[in-house]
Amino acid sequence: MEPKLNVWLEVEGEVMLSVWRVELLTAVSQTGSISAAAVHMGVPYRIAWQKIHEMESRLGQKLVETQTGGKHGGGASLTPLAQDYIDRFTQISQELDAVLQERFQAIFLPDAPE
Amino acid sequence: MEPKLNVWLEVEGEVMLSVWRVELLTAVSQTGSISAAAVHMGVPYRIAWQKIHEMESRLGQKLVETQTGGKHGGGASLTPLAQDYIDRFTQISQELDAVLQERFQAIFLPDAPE
DNA sequence: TAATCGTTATGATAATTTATCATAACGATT
DNA sequence: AATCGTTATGATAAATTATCATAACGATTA
Repeated sequence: MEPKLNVWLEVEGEVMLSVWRVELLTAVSQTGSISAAAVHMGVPYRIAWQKIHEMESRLGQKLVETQTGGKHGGGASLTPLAQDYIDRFTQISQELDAVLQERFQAIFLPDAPE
Repeated sequence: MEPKLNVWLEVEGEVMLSVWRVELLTAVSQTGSISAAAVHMGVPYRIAWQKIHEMESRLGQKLVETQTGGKHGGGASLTPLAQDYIDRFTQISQELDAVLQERFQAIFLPDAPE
């Protein structure tokens, strides 16, 4: 049995940011395009694009700058705001993960051998 | 914007216990029947019954004792094991909630007035 | 200046999941 | 033997989510 955790930020009851979405944004940053990020996340391009637009719509600000056309067809990069959200969210998420592991050990497996 | 959290326990990749499911079990305990618990949770009886059986199936042990027939038609009560899981899970869940609130304040709203 | 390229953008459809509806079975009590 | 509100479960509907297919973009290149 394993404990699981999800953290997310809501705006007016709808998901704006989550662990998965932060991964997606990070992948956009690292690959330079939404389509490559989609491959990296194992979902169709459509899904990745949709999630990004959901995030932007719910936040009311741009998170991803996109370009169509050009030699390489275009691409995408993160706004500084997006990187800021990634950093803060990741910090909270990691801290909660650590607490969960520790507390699960203590409360469900208190007599585990050293 | 508000931070949200979900915690759950998985067995072989499937949800065995979650915040919602603990609420459901608690409602069964308080009302004495699955049907009344379903009303309390705002879902059809079928859903409540199904979730309970999922939990039992995935845990491999009984969580709810049920009776059909009788003057009042039957009823349901929790096994001691179920109560034990409720107690431990609730403890973890509440602690994580507290940490989330505190960390969100610190990381996203560091300059809030006292 | 027109063809090229891989990307963004989006409509339409399919699949999966989840919820709802309806009905049978139960059995102590009366 | 009839009654009652419950448990149990099959069948269907709704909602959500994912997939497929295609159009639009535009700097670069020849």
